[in-house]
Amino acid sequence: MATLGIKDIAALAKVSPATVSRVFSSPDLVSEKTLHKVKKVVDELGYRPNRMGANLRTRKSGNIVAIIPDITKPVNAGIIRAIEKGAQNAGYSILLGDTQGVEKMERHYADMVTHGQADGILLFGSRLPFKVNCDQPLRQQLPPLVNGNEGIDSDEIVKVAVDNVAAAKAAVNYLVSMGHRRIAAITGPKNIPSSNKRVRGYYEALEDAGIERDDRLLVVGRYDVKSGVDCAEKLLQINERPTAVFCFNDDMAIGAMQHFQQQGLKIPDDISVMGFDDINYAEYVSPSLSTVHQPLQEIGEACINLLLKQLRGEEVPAGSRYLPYTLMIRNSTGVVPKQK
Amino acid sequence: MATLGIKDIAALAKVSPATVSRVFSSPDLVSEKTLHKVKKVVDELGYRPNRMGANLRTRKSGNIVAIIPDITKPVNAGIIRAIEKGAQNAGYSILLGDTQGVEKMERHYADMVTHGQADGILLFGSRLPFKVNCDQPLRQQLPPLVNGNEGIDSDEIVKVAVDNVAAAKAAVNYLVSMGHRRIAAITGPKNIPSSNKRVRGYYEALEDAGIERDDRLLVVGRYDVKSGVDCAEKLLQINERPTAVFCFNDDMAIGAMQHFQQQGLKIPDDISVMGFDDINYAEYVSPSLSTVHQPLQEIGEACINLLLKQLRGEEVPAGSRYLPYTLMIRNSTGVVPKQK
DNA sequence: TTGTACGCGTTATCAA
DNA sequence: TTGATAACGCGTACAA
Repeated sequence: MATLGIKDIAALAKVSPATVSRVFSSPDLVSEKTLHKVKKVVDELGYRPNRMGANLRTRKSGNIVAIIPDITKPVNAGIIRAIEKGAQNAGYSILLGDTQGVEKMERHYADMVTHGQADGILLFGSRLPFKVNCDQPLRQQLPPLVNGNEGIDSDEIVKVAVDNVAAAKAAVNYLVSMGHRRIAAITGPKNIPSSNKRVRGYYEALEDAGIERDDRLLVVGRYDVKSGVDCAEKLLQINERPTAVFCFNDDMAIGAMQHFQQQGLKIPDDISVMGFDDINYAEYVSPSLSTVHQPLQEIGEACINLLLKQLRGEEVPAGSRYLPYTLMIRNSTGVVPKQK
Repeated sequence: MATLGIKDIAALAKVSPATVSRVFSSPDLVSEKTLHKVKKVVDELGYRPNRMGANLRTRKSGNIVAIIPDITKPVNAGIIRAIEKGAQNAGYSILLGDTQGVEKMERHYADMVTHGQADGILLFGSRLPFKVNCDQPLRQQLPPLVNGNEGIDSDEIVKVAVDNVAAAKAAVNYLVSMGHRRIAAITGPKNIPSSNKRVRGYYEALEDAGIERDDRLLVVGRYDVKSGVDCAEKLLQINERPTAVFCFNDDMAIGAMQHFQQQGLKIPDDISVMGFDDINYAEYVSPSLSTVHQPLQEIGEACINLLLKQLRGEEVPAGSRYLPYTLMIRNSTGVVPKQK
């Protein structure tokens, strides 16, 4: 079928191409009569307007590219889902940019904006995939962009996340309230701002409780289950073993729990484990995992709404928007074991 | 910056727009000298070709839309990831279509092809989001399309999946080999072909073992953790309680395990639980979950490759491509408990 | 309310 | 190897 275009319809309906266009984009401007006339022809031939023509003309692609380090992480998947819904409601589609942490791919997807394939960027990575000119204010060099989960360390960017400092502090405060004083942390990779903020919260809580830092109790993980196992192993080698471990995400907490249990420790009787994220499965591991809940849907919605605002040309001030976290206390945490 | 186009570059480099175009799309046809000359201007001005113009002209969007019921399911996320990688290598981008099972959204995303926003469809839903004309062969009415995970029940479609009948049969055979004869199944929703095939495998295995069917042992779930809990509850109400439960996905298996344990049953001493999918967390629940491994990456790769073939215009015969499953035997299954 | 005419940025065709 | 020119399918001033 030789693709039929707006002017074929126009000819058959005996109107001008402009009128056919109006039937689709602003039907209010067309009289009832011609509206029906055109629609009839459209239905008969099964004509569908070609968006590329329109996009070229309007200089909008109708796409938003979501740059995500790893779509298989439940946290990211949950956020993406909300984002897509919001995008669709506004007539936008989501181009998926799972970068697997590779900078080259981040660049590739970011370039879609400069190539006109996308109108804005939702960025969940931890670096800015642009060449930035330091002489100019950053904001002016960027396309419409929102950074989720505080990946980027800059004040000139629109960001959405939970308050990672406060959330981590609350988690550790809770452990302190259960009597723990040897509290370890399994962190994310070193250069990730969100992880660094959680470290800060961890330290602040310790300080508030008058607990001295012990560097051996802070071990660096990679946010996956396996590294939770590895880090747990390291922690057990310390002479004065921790009585509680705060993991910076649930995956590592699950790995840590498994290792502790394999070593014969009872959770939470011998050691408490706390996670971060509250993924679906946190409730269903044994024992069920105490963790910090992140409102994924709300985060996603906030991200897409802030981006849509920018795409509409509204001013959106830079800086972080904080959404409320919730401490989920389940069965992997308890009071500090009695001293032997 | 008033967007600069190919002819601005052409003017500044003192060549024709056509030559500039060739520099990007077929540099071989351009002499070294003019190549450098053009590239220099391009670099100086930071010109990036606008894909929409090209797309309009070539009548290709360079996009593939992936229609997925639920991106937050680890199985889907794993497949998507592989798909995107393959797409990117071939110069395509993935438009994400998380439909949340809503037919209207499936249609919306399917329409992107007719609107020229996408060139092909990867479909993981369980129905065809098109109006089909029964008078004509189905295949001719469809755009380039691959159906993953045997969602659709038609021979005229290109499909990729594990052999669900054989996989389910193997799982049940294994349970039989451990001495179980009261083997329950927690299935997926009734109208999903992949679930129905697993039911068939379940029945075939029972038959081969000379075990009579007991309809009370087949309960219908919804593929989420909660429904695993619900179904497990139902199974415990049966007088002659099953000694093994084969769940059609890991989420339901995790829910079922939790319920059994809360009821004081030991797994696998009192009851064996088997899952399907082998999601990341299967290994880390307690006890670790025996399950049927699906090769997500391979499935994703096969899907995208078969679609790319179609997009290149090659003939791709309809029908299912089966990829190998693997029985993962962990600690949630064991020998049948002794009769009291 | 409708039609005319042009342009969005690129590629394809042909001729030079 | 390069250039001139005509599409691709649509939106939108502007005029009618």
